[in-house]
Amino acid sequence: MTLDGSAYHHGDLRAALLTEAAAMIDEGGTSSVTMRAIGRRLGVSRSAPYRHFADKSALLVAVAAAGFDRLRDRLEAVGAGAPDAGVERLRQVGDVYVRFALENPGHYRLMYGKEAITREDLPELREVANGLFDELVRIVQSYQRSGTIKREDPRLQAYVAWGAVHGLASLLIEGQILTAVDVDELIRRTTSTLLDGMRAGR
Amino acid sequence: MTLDGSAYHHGDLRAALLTEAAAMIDEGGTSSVTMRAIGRRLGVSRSAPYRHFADKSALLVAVAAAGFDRLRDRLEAVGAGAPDAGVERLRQVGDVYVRFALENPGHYRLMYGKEAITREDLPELREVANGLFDELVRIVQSYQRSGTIKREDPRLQAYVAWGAVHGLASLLIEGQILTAVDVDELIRRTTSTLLDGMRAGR
DNA sequence: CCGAGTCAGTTGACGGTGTCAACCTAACCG
DNA sequence: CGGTTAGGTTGACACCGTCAACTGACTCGG
Repeated sequence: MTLDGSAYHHGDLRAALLTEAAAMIDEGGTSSVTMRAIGRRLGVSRSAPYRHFADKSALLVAVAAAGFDRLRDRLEAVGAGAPDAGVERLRQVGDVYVRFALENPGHYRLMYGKEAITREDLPELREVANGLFDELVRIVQSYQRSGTIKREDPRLQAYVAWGAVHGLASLLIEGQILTAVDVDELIRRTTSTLLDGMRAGR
Repeated sequence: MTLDGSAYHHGDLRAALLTEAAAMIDEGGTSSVTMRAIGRRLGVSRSAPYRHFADKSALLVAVAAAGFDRLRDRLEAVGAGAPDAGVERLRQVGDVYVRFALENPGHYRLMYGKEAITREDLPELREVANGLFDELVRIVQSYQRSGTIKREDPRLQAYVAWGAVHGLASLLIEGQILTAVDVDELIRRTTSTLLDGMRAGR
């Protein structure tokens, strides 16, 4: 049967490689991910991963793609949660986004680092990333229609919003925010400042 | 005389290493910076850099530090420009910040990547980064006093503002913003949305 | 003017890395 | 039961960071 690439010698090496790579990035940064080291940790030889990924870069791209899938699931869950949406839901989207980054720093770093996204050969990544952004644009447009948000170029507004949460996530992940600070409070302030700035004027 | 480490065999290898490393990061990413490659490009041997930097990491830290110096100069120039400050000046600070990142992506990536800043042994970097942030906090406080900005925890507000511009800079630098978009316009929208959100309510 | 000293740069060597090629092997399929 | 093949291993190569030992050139005290 060979269930989509599982259970031969190792069990499911492909999946194990993905989670192990992400774990190593979380622990020691991207540079600590080594084909040989990952093999060692999983008890396989140094070039076993090449049966599942063309290349170290391909492995990292796959990690990034897995991250996008997880992020998308989380964000969709927000939508399902509260049926009638106020601006509150838009704030929650930002909140979930930042928390995802905090909980999966390894994935997040790859998802928005140049290394992974630049690869022309695997357009898969680019597509899912663009899909996620388009989703954000659509959300922005719906809030424009309901009048809670200024009617400007929705694409620009989406970039502004994305930039704000991405920036906060990056600063937190990269350890730039050191002085003791309440992270929950910081996230809340970021999302509400952003929304206040986007809200339809008086 | 040996003018602070210049003009022996090469001329001024130390300075050349700093600019060349930054250039290589711009061209091919941080991973393309190699002690051997940089030596090749400068016409010196592979381990010549070790006369000026203890270690590859030390070289990168120095590049980051140089970036902080340049950024600080730019930001101070903004302050000197307009004597009587409205909110306009705060917007300009954000503008200059993002443009610096766009013009010096190699420096910027190092400045706010984990690799460089994490090094415990060279506190120099941490200090200048913290100094820059404290400066931002001070600016925020002055605008709070003049009443143009909400009176909240200035440190939190500074993080929010920093996050917004840093996020935009990152997205642009890492090539995440692809769809044809007017960058100047995007920067302006970001800074003004941010300021609208921070402005003292009515 | 000359020798000692020191700074700047080079070369050799070591272990670690990504990756290709050749090989092996266990599971499946007729 | 024999062959095919997915999955894994080992050997080899070029490249990398870095240390140690070397060389060359400039400086300065006598």
